[in-house]
Amino acid sequence: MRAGLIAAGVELARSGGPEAVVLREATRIVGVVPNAAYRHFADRDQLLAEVCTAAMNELADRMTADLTRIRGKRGNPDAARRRLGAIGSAYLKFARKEPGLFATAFAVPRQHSYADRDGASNRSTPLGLLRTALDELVEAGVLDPQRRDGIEYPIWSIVHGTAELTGQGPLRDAPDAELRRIESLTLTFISNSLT
Amino acid sequence: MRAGLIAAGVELARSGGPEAVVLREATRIVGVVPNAAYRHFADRDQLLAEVCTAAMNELADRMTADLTRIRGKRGNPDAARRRLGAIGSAYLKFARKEPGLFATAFAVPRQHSYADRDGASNRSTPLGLLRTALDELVEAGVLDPQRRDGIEYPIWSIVHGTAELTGQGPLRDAPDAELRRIESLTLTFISNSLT
DNA sequence: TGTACATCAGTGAACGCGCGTTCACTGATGTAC
DNA sequence: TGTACATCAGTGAACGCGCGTTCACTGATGTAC
Repeated sequence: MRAGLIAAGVELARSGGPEAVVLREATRIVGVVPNAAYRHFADRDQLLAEVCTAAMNELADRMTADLTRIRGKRGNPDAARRRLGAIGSAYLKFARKEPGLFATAFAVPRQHSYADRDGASNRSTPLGLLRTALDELVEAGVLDPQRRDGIEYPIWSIVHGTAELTGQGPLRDAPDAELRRIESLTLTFISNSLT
Repeated sequence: MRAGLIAAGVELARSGGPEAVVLREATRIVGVVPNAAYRHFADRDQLLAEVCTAAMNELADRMTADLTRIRGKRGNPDAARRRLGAIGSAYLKFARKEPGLFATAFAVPRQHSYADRDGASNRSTPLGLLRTALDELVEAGVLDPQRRDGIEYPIWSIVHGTAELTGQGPLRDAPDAELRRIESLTLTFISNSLT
């Protein structure tokens, strides 16, 4: 039931973003009376917070899926680069294909924290995956160890910023070819910045 | 009157972001009956669109203000670098100090476009300022002309992404010192990427 | 084995709220003759 | 110079809407004696 409400919320988020996660609508989908939700959630924001966590996990899962398709031993310079590229590509692809979920993943209500995920706490996060990839690049001798510290933030920012600007931001009305070009420029820029 | 409603909307946006731009509340501030707004705007979304444009202009103005404080002849390599840095800094500062307006600047309703700004159409935009700065870097011999084409997008993305991630995104709960460090890492990363 | 009782997920009905928006109107201002 | 009329910004009252949330309830399930 609780899981059902979250699943319903995820579907609402998928098609309409975080504002579409309406408690009454979620109960309608599950086929239950509105106030029944209060047996499982303190209020609407708590439901939304769970949906946000689910959306973020979905992003992490898709990144992981694309990542595992990259062959090559850990520590191999070329494979390491391709893995970093896959991370960025998967992130951008998710933002493009699932704009509602992408927006929702980053719409955790102010009262709640991004940190406190329940049960599946050890699940990998986008940031965790990125860090692993960067560590491998150091190990492979591609990235100077002196530059490693904190470099995950600028890199995450480029990819995230590109997703925002091209998705719902000022570049959203650009033709599709231009959007793809911008995504490609972003990934190239990161790659160039490593050496 | 029309200007008054927009100004009221901007104040609402300043303290509460785009969702706080409520037509009725704006008319209350101006001291007029709710439906009077329909003499000046087709609907709530049109008012919001104007408020968004105003917020974006405010961002551009602050960037320009900080930019003019950088001394040094056009084409001077050091001055050119400092001007690019000022652009990034001003952007991040605006996002930090005026989170409501920053969010609103990027919350133009789907039905409206970022392109169609009215009267003040020739006003400088954040992207325009960035392009000018990058052109100067080429002129000054800092940035390879071959790398110039399209590089404004990755650079804009890094700064924008950092603003989003640290402002309302997953990094928002980090201590202030860490946030400043991340901002600084971002600007350094850009600077390193030029050569 | 059977009865009494606690637990608790879901029900039914209702609340107050503030919103965007529509309608027919008033009354001041400026213009035409 | 004065009267008639068009224009149009703002008024007053009301609408329907869907929301989150609260209340007292029912009825199935499992446990204690």
